[in-house]
Amino acid sequence: MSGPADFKLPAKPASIKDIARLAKVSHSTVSRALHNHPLVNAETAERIRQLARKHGYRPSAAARSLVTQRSFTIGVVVTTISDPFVAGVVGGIEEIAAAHGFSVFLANSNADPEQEVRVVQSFDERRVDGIVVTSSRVGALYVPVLSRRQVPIVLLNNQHPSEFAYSVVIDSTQGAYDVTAHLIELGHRRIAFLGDEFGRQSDTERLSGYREALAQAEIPYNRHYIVHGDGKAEGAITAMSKLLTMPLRPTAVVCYNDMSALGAMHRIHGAGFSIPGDISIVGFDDLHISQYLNPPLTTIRQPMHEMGRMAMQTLIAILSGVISQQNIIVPGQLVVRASTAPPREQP
Amino acid sequence: MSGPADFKLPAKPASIKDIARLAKVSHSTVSRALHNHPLVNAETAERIRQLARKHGYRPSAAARSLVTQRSFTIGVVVTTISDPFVAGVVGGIEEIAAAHGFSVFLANSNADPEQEVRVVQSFDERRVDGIVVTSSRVGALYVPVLSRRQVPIVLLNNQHPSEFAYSVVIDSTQGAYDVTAHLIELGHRRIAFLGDEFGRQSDTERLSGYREALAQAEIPYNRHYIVHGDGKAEGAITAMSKLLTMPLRPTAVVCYNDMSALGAMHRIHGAGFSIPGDISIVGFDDLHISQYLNPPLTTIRQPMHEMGRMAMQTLIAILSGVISQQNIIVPGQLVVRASTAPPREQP
DNA sequence: CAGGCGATTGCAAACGTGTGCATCGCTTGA
DNA sequence: TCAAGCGATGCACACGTTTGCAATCGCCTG
Repeated sequence: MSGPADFKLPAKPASIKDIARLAKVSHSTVSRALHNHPLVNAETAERIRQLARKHGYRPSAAARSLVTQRSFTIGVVVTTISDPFVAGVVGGIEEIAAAHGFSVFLANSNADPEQEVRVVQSFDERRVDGIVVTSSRVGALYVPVLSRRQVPIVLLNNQHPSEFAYSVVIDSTQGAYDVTAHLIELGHRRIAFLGDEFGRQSDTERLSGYREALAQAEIPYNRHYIVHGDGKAEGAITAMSKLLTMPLRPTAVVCYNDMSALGAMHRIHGAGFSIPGDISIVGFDDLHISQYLNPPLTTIRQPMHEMGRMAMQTLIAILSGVISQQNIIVPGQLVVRASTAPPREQP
Repeated sequence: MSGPADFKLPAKPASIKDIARLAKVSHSTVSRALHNHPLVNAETAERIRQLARKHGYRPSAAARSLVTQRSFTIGVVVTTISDPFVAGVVGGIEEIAAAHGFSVFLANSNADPEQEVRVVQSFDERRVDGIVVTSSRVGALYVPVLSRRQVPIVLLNNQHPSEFAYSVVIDSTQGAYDVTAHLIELGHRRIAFLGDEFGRQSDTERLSGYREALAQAEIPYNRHYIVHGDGKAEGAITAMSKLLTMPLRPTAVVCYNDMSALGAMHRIHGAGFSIPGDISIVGFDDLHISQYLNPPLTTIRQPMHEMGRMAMQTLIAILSGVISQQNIIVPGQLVVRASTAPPREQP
């Protein structure tokens, strides 16, 4: 595994002492000059800075963080970076991190708890200043690993945000309510719900938003219209197949997210039905591709990039000692496109 | 920018000396015990390891790399992680890195040279052991920044791989040739090419593969059938519009990549044409979503994940002193789906 | 019984940086 | 003229780890 191999050593970079020798001062003075410390002579400081630049001096983050006890790094653990939603979030995190001088470690967990523990351990050894976890179902898992150091953790769309102090989550219930209400307004009454894996919190929330909208419109809840996928296209295809074989086919399907909607659409087209002619489809996320699908997908926009930014800003606020808002709930926004239309047959 | 703010200090983690005090030995012995060094008494070693585990001791990577001159980190610079191709590659890199005990820094450049320099500087300060650069057009840019330390760089689908010693690239020419030949075989003769931004090397290569296939079939090259997008859906939409207004419309379009194909398909559907009935479309990449599009997209599969793995394996080989193969050319694979069919009218 | 050897362990230096405190030289005011 | 004061700089230690070398100890061997 962790190859202890005999790696060849690279040329050593210039150190602060090298610059000190060249400038004929002590390394302390060099350190101060490079930090624009007021206690060093202006000319000397400038001379030192020139020398440093000329010799391509780059301070060692490791040495610095050893004494300052700050690494200016954060760790981001994701299930898989290949998920477009996750990628968007990570982009937002990285943007804010970079703007504040932080570097980000990225690690995949593949939703494997064992792997997730390893990841956190490595983050711990790297002495990251904070951690962002996206879409994990991890619960108390992290606490024991990080008990000694009080590494702040910000959860993003996590399964059990209540167990932690800081989180950024989409308002799943409201979003699902809005998108379902939109279908009802169009005249649909046989509306199915194609969820994530059974039992996941965000799935439960979206399902309850869906039910709320139905209740509001006094449409009876039909549990046979509830199927579960896996949050990906693959699972949605199987789940959609079940819905298609029902005697009284739904005229609309609320999908857990856009990837599920993509799978559902694929299955529907494969069966020879049209969207939205025969069946209306809605998603959740508004991935970049969703606007270009055929037909373009009606969905709830989840500001992934912005949510990533918020998570990182929260982390920075915590590190600065500011008591930041603890749990941020981001509203989704209904985006109506061509995948929804009134049902063909009258209800 | 880089807030020098007054960050609060976290609780200090246990150090090797703390464990030494508890075990009543010197910290050297602890160090050796934890490395399974044969020169320490077996019982003592076991006792130390137990203590370390009990107190949640986690060695400081910073302190270690300070003396070993190895950080066991690598830097990955991407244009944007939101590009599904890039995300796939990064997933492969991270997988191999993690398996070998490396942590990966991820940084976006947004294709901005200035930003790219900043990224490399930060990687340099972090003393990364190696760097992977994907899809950048960067040329000699990196060399001056990293001149002192000989940090190995592996390029992945880069614009000017020849300037560097190590690279992993897809065989663009062959891929474009294959996919064009496929269209010709179906009977198409009016085949357009919807490229990336003009002048990019991969664009040039794919264009030449396209031309080669045409020449092979003795189909005259029509420069009006060549349009340029931006490698994304947005640019492809504009470029596709031009093709649609031509008096003698092409019956098939070879797109630079799948995202371009997505945009092109969107535009074609928007104009009321059918795919592949009126126009056949092919892409390049085989993104995960491509199989689920309507219609499913014929394309060249680029093993993104595997290519990421190869890049990381190359890096490890370099670091191990093994003279690895310098330039890996990965073959693409034609995947035929429903977006291509014989042209309606006879040629 | 002395010398020596092998098994363990500790000492101390080094990696590169930040920083409190002492020091040094020079100016200034009495 | 001398002491105080001030600006500028260096000394020395700390951060947590690895590692060559010396030291200690017990025991074997000649």
